[in-house]
Parts: sequence; C-alpha cells; structure tokens
Amino acid sequence: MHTIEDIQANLPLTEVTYFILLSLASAQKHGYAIMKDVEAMSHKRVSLSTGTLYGALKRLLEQGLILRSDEGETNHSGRTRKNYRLTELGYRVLQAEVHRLDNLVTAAQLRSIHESA
Amino acid sequence: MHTIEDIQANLPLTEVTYFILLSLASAQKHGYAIMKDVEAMSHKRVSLSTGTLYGALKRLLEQGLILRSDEGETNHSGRTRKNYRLTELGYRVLQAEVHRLDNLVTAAQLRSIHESA
DNA sequence: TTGTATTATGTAGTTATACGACATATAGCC
DNA sequence: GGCTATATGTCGTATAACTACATAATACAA
Repeated sequence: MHTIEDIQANLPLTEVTYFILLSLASAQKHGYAIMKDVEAMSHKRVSLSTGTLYGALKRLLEQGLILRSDEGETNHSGRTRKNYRLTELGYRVLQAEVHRLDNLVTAAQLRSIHESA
Repeated sequence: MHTIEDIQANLPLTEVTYFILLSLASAQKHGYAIMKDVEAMSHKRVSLSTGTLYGALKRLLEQGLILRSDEGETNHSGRTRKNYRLTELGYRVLQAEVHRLDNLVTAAQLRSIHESA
C-alpha cells in the first residue's frame, strides 16, 4: 500500500501535527474537539490557535493523512460541523513519528543527558 | 540563574537544533564536526545542509544557547575554525526538550499507539 | 430579553526556520 | 594537476506556526 518512502517523506512532524494525528487516532473528531483534546493531552501546554488548527487540517487533507468522515451526514443545525479521521497512511506516519521520537530520546540517553522538568 | 520561563520559551526545538545541542553536550566542536556527528547520531537519516547548519549556529549564539569557545586560540592554518560549546542555558534547554519528547512518546502509549519502523 | 460564555469554523498578514543552490578556500593524496 | 575531504558562509524559497480579525449558533443566567 504505502512504501517506507511515502511515510518518511512526511517526517518529522511538527508538534502541532503530531498532536492532531494522535488526537484522531483514537476516534474521529471535528476541529474544535481536536483543539480541546490536544490541550488535555498536553496538560494545557499546547493550545492550538484556530489559524494553526484549520491551516493544519487543510494541509493534512491535501497530504492524505486525514479524511473527512461525515460526507452525506445530516448537518443538524447551523454551521457545518466537519468530522475528520486518520487515513491508513496517516496512522502509519504517526507510528513512524513515535518511533523517531523514541530514537531522539535514546540518542540523548546514550550521551548521558538525563531529562529534567 | 535561568527561570523555567527562560527555558520553556526556547521549546520546542526543531530536529536540527536538537541534534546540534546534543552534539555539543558531550564536547565542544566546530561546525563541520557537528555536521558529521549529527549524521552519525541519526544513522545518516539527518544530513545538515550548510545553509541550515550555519544559520542555526548564528541563531543559537544570538539566543544564548551556545558560545564561541576558541576566543584567543591560535588559528593554526588557513581559514578560521570556530569552536562552539553549550551555555548553561543551552544545557538546561536540551534537558527540558528530552523531557518534552519523552512526554510525547508517553502520550502516544496512553492512546495505544505502538511505534513501527 | 439581553448579554455573555462556549462551541464552531475560517482568513490575512507576519515571522521563523529548514532547505537547496551557489560560493570560497585549504589540506592531503594519488 | 586533479580529486576528495575538510571547512565556512550567503541567498532565495518554501513551509508552517502565530496573532489578530471575522462570523455564527447554542446555552445559560441575570
């Protein structure tokens, strides 16, 4: 399906992109819900501005890492609520990024850098 | 000396900046040596272009994360070889970044994302 | 019923940083 | 003499994050 090159071409992820994909990994969500989830996951350290969020979602759609998952659904009321979910490629990229991050931490440990708060 | 705010203001580091600081953590080095060390540490995955490297060094000097450590030394031959070392702040920022990265990996594990190659 | 917070999506302009291409220069080896 | 490695640097471009601004529905309380 997707080659290693497809996956590596999308790395490294930025912190924002990482959290968005991680948020969508457990369940599909709409933009605002992603914002809140990222805040929670990062213990309030990362607060996505809307400019960052919607810009990132647009980019991720173009790159094929996420998909709209609400096509044809009833838009109950008012403004459209758009749901997104990870694609197969998106999931693989996320996995590869976790692997890359783990390697970064390991590289530091090999140089005897102990983490601090 | 340095407040938590000083340190957090410098996070997150980009991958390039992270590797440069990590390379300088064990010993002072000149630019080209950093390039080679980063290649080695990353198993050839990360190859710094000179534009990236010298641009990053200039920025890190301005931010006070690194220092020139060869002031007054004999420049044996030809073109000047410039040595850099971490400042106290640079070291603390590196430690804090390792901590941040570890949290990112942990966040993924909490969502049951297992890393893959 | 009015106002305020929360939910929800989006654009415009600015800034920071990584990258590739180009440029220069010495040292050592074949 | 020519090639490779060592070594430092600039310029232009692309990407992505951020702030500020803009719009709109829903829910709740005064």
